[in-house]
Amino acid sequence: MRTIKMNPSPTISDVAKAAGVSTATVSRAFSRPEMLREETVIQVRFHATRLGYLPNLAARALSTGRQGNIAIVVPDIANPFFPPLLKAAQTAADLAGYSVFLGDSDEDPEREQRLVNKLVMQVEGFILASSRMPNKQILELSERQSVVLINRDTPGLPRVLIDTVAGINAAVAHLAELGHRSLVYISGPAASWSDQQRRSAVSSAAVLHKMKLESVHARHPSFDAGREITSAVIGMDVTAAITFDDFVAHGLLAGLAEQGVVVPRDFSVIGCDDVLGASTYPALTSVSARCDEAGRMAADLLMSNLQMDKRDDTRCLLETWLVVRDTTAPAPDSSLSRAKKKAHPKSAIGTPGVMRMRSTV
Amino acid sequence: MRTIKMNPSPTISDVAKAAGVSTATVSRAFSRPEMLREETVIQVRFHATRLGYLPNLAARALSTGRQGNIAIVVPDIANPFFPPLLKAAQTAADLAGYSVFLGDSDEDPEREQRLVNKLVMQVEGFILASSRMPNKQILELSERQSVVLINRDTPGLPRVLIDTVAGINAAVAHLAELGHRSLVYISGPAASWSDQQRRSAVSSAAVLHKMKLESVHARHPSFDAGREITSAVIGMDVTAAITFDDFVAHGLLAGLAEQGVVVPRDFSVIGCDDVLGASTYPALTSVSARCDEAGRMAADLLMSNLQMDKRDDTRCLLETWLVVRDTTAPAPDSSLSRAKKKAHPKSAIGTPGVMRMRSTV
DNA sequence: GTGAAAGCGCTAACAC
DNA sequence: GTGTTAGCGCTTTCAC
Repeated sequence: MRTIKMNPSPTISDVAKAAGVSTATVSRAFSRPEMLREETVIQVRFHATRLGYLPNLAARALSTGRQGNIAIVVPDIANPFFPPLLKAAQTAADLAGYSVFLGDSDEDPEREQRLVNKLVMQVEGFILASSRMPNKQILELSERQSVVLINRDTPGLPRVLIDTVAGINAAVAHLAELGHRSLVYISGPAASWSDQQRRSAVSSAAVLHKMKLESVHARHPSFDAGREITSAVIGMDVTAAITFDDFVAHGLLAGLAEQGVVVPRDFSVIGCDDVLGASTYPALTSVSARCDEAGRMAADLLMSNLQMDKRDDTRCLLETWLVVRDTTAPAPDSSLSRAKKKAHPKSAIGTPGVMRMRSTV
Repeated sequence: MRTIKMNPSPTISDVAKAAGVSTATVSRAFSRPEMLREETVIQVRFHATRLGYLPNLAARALSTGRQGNIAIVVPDIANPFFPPLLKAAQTAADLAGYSVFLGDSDEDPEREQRLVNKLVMQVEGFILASSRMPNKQILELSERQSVVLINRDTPGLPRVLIDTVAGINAAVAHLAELGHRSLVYISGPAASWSDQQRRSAVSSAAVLHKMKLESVHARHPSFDAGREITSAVIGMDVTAAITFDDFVAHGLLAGLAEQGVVVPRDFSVIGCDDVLGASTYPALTSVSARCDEAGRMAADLLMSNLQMDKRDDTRCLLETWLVVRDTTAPAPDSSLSRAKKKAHPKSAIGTPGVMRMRSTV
């Protein structure tokens, strides 16, 4: 272990001295080269790279008020729904010359607020994905900063919403068509707009198809929580479940298998978000959405708001659809009856909003 | 769409005026409250919150040289290996009061360097995970900034390495024990330390067990690339594959299934990283590691280097082990012979470094 | 086309 | 304990 004094980075005036010009010229050589003689620019740049000069963006921000940074805050980086979104947003931001701060609120509104406060003066804007903060605080924030929301429907703010309604409708219709007369919605985080949207979509679709609807809450959008509620589900006298997300579905799948319930023969399961692709077994039928698209759009919205110095309140809806794989089948004769029903007609082909996927295995 | 002038954030001197004190006092009320009368602190804080004052960290950084930020750069956020690592690192950083920049290099060394340059003046240190940059540039960077590496073994720098050797040894031994006499290693990104480590570990283990070793390159650590190399693998007269990561394995599994090769009866597959858990079908046997642990350790190493203003070169090895699930079985009589072999003894229990997992489904 | 100098918001001597 | 003031590195009027 060594204690080393790192050599201090060269500043604009080091370069100025070396190039025999003023600091203003160096500054312009980087931010407004068109104001300078081409020759000068080259000279300055030459010495700059020779010295290893890199502009100090924080200092620049201090005088311009433009930080060149944005922040993205998510409730759980490790939830596979977010990484593609994050990646797309970061790529779009980078393309526009912005760097991005990442915050993980761990599903906790207070942590989220703390993160936001720590970042607010270092960024020009925020992307809040599935924010768990109360509306009031979001609106307060939006008074000082550009804010774009993902999966949160706060009027007055630009937002991109993954519109699960279409997909959920297709899912319930799919179940109805397979002869199911009852289902349970397994809900996710109460503070989640997506959950509220999904819950109500399931509810109206169930009414439409005259199906009995039960409901049970998974304490966390995770595999374990999904497995935990298995017994509750089994005790419920329903033949199908739609879950808040794919993880809960995956956990439920595991729980059902442990209890000897064969999916999809005895029970049908539909997930949401389609993040597990076809990798579960049986391959999960799920409501699919382009979550990377959501990230890209949010970033683009933010960028354009920043660059044009405006504030819009675009409400951007992203389509969803049902991807039918192997966890849905005709309803058993009685719920969870372990009937010897083997038929698996997959008759949904052609139904609007439904896509038949070949499993990858 | 409205064009709104956002009200400028109050500064330290606004607060000073309101509280009837000097700017220095306000500053101290936040950074060194112990220097002030308790009463004064309360007064100042009161007016600060009333005005909605939040310290401008960039400005603070300018005068202290301490940004309170770090950066994490990864080659691909969307690769599930990284999100848990990211999350753990971000959490640890946040706990220590640091905010974190996120960079995705998209596996491109030049993009990585560009990202680093853009961030270098705004952060106190970097975590480079699976960096694709040449050693020279990493060392240059480490001259100006604290750098902690993950999965990159550059002497002189602090680094945390996921030591796949143990896991790979166990994997090859497991195959040998099952009667396999040949295998192929499906390699990943050439610039990846992990790939080099895995390749050479497979190689020496193959020698040890007197197994024939082939090798084929997947152009990208992805499902698609894994599926693409399927024919090459089939043409190879081997009975098992170890892949660079779980995605390639998953793609290979899909490709094999499409070609009518039954896993594990006809062919055994072992992945690396164990990010798919038991969700593939058949459930993937894989070399497992705690990647979140790697993130946490890297962050802690960085934090402690920053706080103690030192530079160590700790080389931190993280254990791996083999998780046996359902894609490995006794070798078929001849390679890819479609023999009717059904036995699946899973006899590896008790072998060191091997863990038998129950599939979740 | 280029330079001098003020100032962005904050901290850290140094006074008192 | 608290105030004054000189910078931190950069941009940007305003001169020249």
